[in-house]
Amino acid sequence: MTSIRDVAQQAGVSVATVSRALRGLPRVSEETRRRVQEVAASLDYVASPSAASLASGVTRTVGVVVPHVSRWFFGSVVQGMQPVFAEAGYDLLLWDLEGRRDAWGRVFGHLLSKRVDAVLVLSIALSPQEEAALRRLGKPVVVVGGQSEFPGVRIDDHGAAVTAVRHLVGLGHRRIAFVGVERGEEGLHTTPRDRLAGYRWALEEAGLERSEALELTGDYTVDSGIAAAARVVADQGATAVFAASDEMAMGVLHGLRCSGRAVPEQVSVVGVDDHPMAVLFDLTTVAQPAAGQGRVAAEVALDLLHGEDVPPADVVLPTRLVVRGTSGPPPPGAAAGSPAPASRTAAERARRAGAARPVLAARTGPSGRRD
Amino acid sequence: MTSIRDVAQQAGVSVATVSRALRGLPRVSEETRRRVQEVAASLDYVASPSAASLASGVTRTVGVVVPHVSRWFFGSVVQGMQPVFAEAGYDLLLWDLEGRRDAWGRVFGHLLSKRVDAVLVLSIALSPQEEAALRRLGKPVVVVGGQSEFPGVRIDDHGAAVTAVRHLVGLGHRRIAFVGVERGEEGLHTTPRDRLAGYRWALEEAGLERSEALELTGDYTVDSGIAAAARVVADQGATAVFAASDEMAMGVLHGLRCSGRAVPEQVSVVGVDDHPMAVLFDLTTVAQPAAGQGRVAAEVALDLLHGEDVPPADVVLPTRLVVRGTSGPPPPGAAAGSPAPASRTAAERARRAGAARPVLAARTGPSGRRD
DNA sequence: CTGAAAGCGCTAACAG
DNA sequence: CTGTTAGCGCTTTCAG
Repeated sequence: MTSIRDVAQQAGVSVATVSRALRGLPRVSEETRRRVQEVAASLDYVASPSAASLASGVTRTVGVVVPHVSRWFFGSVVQGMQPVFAEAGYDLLLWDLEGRRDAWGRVFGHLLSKRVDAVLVLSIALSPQEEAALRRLGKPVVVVGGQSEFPGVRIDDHGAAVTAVRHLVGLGHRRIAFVGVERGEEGLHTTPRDRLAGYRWALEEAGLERSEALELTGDYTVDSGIAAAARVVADQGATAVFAASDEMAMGVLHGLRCSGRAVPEQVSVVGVDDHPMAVLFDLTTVAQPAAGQGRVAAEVALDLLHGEDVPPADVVLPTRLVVRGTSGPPPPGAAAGSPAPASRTAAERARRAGAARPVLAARTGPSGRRD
Repeated sequence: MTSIRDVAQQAGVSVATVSRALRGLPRVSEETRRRVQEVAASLDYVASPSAASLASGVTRTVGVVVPHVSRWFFGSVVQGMQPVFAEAGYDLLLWDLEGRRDAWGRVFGHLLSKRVDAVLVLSIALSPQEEAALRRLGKPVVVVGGQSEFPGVRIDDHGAAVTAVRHLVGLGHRRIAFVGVERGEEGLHTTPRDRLAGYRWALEEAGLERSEALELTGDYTVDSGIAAAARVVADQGATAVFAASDEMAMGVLHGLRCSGRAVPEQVSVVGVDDHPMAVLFDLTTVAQPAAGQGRVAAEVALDLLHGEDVPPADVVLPTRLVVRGTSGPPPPGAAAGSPAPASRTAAERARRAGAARPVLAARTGPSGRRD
């Protein structure tokens, strides 16, 4: 391994000068710097990160804690952060919790401590103890998709749910199911709670009654959506489903159709995400920027790392309702006795005029628009 | 920061003993070890990775180079590796190339060198120069989903394609399109070439003629599948499509249906992957173990790291044909003049007997079976 | 602008 | 079984 000393000798300067020259520090003459750079390049010299970290106390590495890398949302967030950190010269250490809360222990105990300069936590509900442990690290912490005492980047989950439900209410639905209730007491994630709360809030706003029977379990997977669909089918009155993620929404769609329910003629479905495959299902959804949250989170982390004073407030990125074909007015019978459905928007009228769609999306055109 | 010296003082031993005790090395009395461990725990002591690396030359970190973390396959591979490495005490440094070959430069030049003990490369075609550079690292290298001079883990891409095409040929198709030809000269990935070759081989085996018009561009995204569908529609003769990934296959399905083609009545579609959403499309596909490849690759890397002699051969994991509803016999007219279609297997006959399916999957039951 | 020297915290001989 | 003592390769005062 070629070390800083080799470079120093070749260039005829001291190691201190090499260090300064290569890191772009001042107090090095341009000529010397050039010479050092040339020698370093010709020797394929790269400073040892371990040695540099040891001496400087800085690792130029950030840790990213994620519940499931293989899921679209998390993968996209990581993908969004990557170039920002790469550009700034930071490496990315990844810890996948695989959905198990106890995996945190390992992360904290043996890894987190001195390996990274900052920590990014994705969509994980932090217990007070965990927050305290992170605080104790004395390092920048940024939370993505969750609320905490740390600076964060997220969408308005409550608002996203309200948007979805209002859309359904506006179409005339009165019995709307929610898919995405966490099973256990202590959830690993933060969003389910907020989306459920938003759903309830919107129901109340519309003067609709809430029912336990309509709040269905869902763990954000396709399968849990399929399972939820069975419950929806069993509930004779439900004419619409708001699923807290597109993957669950797709599962719901599948389940409904397997049970012979026509979408949206008999049941409407709305999701959250605008997953790349949502368009294939012609799924109405509340779009959120996944990679965008990663990018912004990385930027916030860099600000923190650069010593800038970032208030511990959240950056809230916008969502938008993308109306596609899985949402429509409820079947005539179902709305009986309900308050007159809000009149459809011109846009919706136009859209629906277009088409007796086949079951699977028929339109490839513009896949949605701002609400 | 509490250091090894603090622990040594508290425990009344030397730093060397602390080091030995904590790392489980021999030559420490059980009593001393216990005492040291207690003190270390009470002090929340964790050895500085930088210092340990500098002194030992070992980082306990592996580098993973991936083309796109946010895509299902790559995310799943990483997810599969994660627990294996975590268990063995290795951290995972992630580099996402974002599909850009030139991003390699950055990885090599400044990061890879002294930061990791081993490198895992996912589905990236290595140029001779890149192979040489990796070889020069003098560290274990494992390649996932590609062939190289290094030990690797993959599926038989050629064989997977043959399986898919044979299935279609067996159903009686004679004009079968392929989706997944790389656009540029030098691809970033290795699989497209092999799957195309397998497609060609199977065509030849069946005595079917090959046509440039049937070999369609595809970059493994949904959109490229949609685009390819348009070409298939334009080609009046094609009755089947083999897409080299499920995501493209889903795009093809969408595109075909948008153009009013019925699947599989008019056109059959087969993919590769068995993506979690394949079942929602009732997509016939050649399943491959994604997380499994990651797991095995991690195990191979650990073997290498432990100094075991791993031959530079590939571990080839099995694939299996999962027959669902997007593949069926060609429409009666199309096969005119063709050799008698191979008789259907009992399994296929049974399956088809079941159902006048709706366009989107109607069955939720067992989603496929071994061929 | 440059060099000398003192660590950073740990591991790895080498003694004892 | 345990302690002493060199480094590992870099950064960072402190002199000059």
